[in-house]
Amino acid sequence: MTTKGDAIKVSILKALQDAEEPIGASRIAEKLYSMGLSVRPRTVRFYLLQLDNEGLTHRVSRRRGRTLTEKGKEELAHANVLDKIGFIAAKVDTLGYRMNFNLRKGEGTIIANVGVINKRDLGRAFLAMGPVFEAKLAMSDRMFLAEGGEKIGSLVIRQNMVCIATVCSVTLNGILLSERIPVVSRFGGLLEIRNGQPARFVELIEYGGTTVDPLEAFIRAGMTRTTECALSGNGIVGASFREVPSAALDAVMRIHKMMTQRGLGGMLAIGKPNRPLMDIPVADGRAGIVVIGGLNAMAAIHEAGIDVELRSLACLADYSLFRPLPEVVAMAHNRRIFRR
Amino acid sequence: MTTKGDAIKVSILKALQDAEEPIGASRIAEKLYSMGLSVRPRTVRFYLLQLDNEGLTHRVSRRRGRTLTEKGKEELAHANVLDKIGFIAAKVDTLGYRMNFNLRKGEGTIIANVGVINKRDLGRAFLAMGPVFEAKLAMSDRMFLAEGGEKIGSLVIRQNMVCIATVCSVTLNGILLSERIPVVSRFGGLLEIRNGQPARFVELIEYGGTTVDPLEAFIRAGMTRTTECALSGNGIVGASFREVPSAALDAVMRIHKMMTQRGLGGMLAIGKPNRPLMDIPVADGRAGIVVIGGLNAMAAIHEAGIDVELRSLACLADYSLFRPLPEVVAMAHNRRIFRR
DNA sequence: TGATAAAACGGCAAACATGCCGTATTCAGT
DNA sequence: ACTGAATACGGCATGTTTGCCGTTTTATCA
Repeated sequence: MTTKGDAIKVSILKALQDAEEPIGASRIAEKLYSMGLSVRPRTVRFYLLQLDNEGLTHRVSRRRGRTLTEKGKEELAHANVLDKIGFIAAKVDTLGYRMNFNLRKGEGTIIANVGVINKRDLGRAFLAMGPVFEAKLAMSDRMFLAEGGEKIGSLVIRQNMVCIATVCSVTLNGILLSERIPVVSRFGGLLEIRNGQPARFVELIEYGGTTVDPLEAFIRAGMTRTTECALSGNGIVGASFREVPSAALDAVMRIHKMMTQRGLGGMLAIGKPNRPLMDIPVADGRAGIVVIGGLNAMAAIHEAGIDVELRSLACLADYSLFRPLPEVVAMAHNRRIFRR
Repeated sequence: MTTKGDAIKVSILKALQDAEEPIGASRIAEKLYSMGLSVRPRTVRFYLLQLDNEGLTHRVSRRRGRTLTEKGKEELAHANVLDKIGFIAAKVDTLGYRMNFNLRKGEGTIIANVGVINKRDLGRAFLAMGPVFEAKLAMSDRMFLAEGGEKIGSLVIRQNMVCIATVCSVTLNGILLSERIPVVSRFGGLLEIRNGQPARFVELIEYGGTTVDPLEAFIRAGMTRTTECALSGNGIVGASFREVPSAALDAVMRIHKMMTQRGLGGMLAIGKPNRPLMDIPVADGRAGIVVIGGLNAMAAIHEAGIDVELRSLACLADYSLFRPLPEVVAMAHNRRIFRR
């Protein structure tokens, strides 16, 4: 069966394409894992050797690793269409890699989710979001607003609409990555909260096997109870399950603290090396973490019966644009975007 | 890494547990594949040998295959919790195996999806479903109705509610299985229809990686355009992608014809051996088929703004209960469940 | 500048997965 | 009862994947 090896080769090419600089087998193996393909670095080297011979990859230097050759890029262009359908996992990885936030300084770009609503609903939307932020059910208690006519990412906002942006939970992947901690996103799901504590996942969708953001689907399907959770401490909210290398756990804890100081939260639970977390087992040498959904504030808006057009993983945005809710409310008022 | 082999062993035990009678390595391999684990029959035999030695399985006879021993069942009880979370793929398999429909006679049990709505919405629901059936966007143009107080499967219907049941697309798996054709369900998704022809999948969720029925999620999320599609030939409907052995393609075509005669449709497209279908590649020795969503009639109800509680893969039901829409409407009218 | 550490490579061999094939068992039909 | 077809098993050989480890290259820091 030549098929299996070929699949690995194609994936290696893909991993190399995503990287802008030469990378080695270990890094490639990591990328493959986050694409749902478990292979050891040695195996990657084994196939890289063949790819070199076929002229699809090129060994830049013994230390720096490989790059794609022109021929390799071409080859990839012909490859499997399904791979291009754009499973969410790939998008998550790419954005996490492209963002650029300096945790120590608290500045730089982060990843944003956006929701577009009608201007007239803005007041009610603010009311819905408040409790979610207060209950720390979002990545951050900051957000920002864009008005009709403005442009955010590639999205142009229509007249009479406003766009609300919140911090996406994938931002966490980017922050950890900048500390050289690779994060693998495994599931998006619905997390049951009891007495303010995460209890268990009630539904799961694997990131590797979906083209839609699971949390977005759950929210649109009306399966969340975010507001209820924010007010009473019991409910169902969006959350995701990710894995980090066990060796990096200390660093993760440390970063968690720093993030909290910067107004960024989001890690609901951190597991122990090789131990299941919330009944979900992890790969060898890894530990699980449960991350709150960045869309939860939008979920509350949706639950309030307001028509909201969701777009998760929307774009990169500068963190300085994001302000605490009261400030945003005041600003909206001054600019007469809405009246109380 | 002892982990990998162990995972295979556990899965083999699970496959044996699902089967009520002794089965051999090939059948086990098939079950594993539909659980998302690709292993050859020989490999299964390789591990069965070990399991025999460990006393977890027992070789009934050279011809009949293996069963679980008591010790094996116990072992399984301790195994991995995630495996029990109940990914949809497992449920699909089990139901397909348990149903029992004789295609030649046109009688026996099939798998039903149900939707529960308020009695007062019934008239509007009928209106919404009509075009869907006519445009052949459902598995069958038959359905049945249960009133408040009645019981369907384990679901008791509340007063003032009515329950609408339609034929679930997993019924197809069961029918093919009874002809000894194993079907593997790969993706549930949203299929774009152009000029009455399936054009491409716009979203996909892998069955192996989700605990929710993808189509149910898409419908609840309001991502379908079923009615529009039924009326104009252009729209977005629920559909799923499955695989059958290439060798069985002729039989599949034949069965497709027979099903059509029985008022059962559902196969929108049948691929060629080893060739991608709708841009989705298939495993070696298999061919893809696109199957219409059994929930599409419910989708139309939802799109009409009627509050409907969906439950896919709800239960087994006798096909004789299912009647064409006009007949059901007339009956509902006679029984004064609703008035025009 | 020189030492040290990090990251990558690939040879070699072991472990794992699977193809090929001859043999055993059972069912169904004559 | 006998025969042919179907199905399952496991020995042996081959192909894949991976661990172990010594070597090479280069960034970094004293």
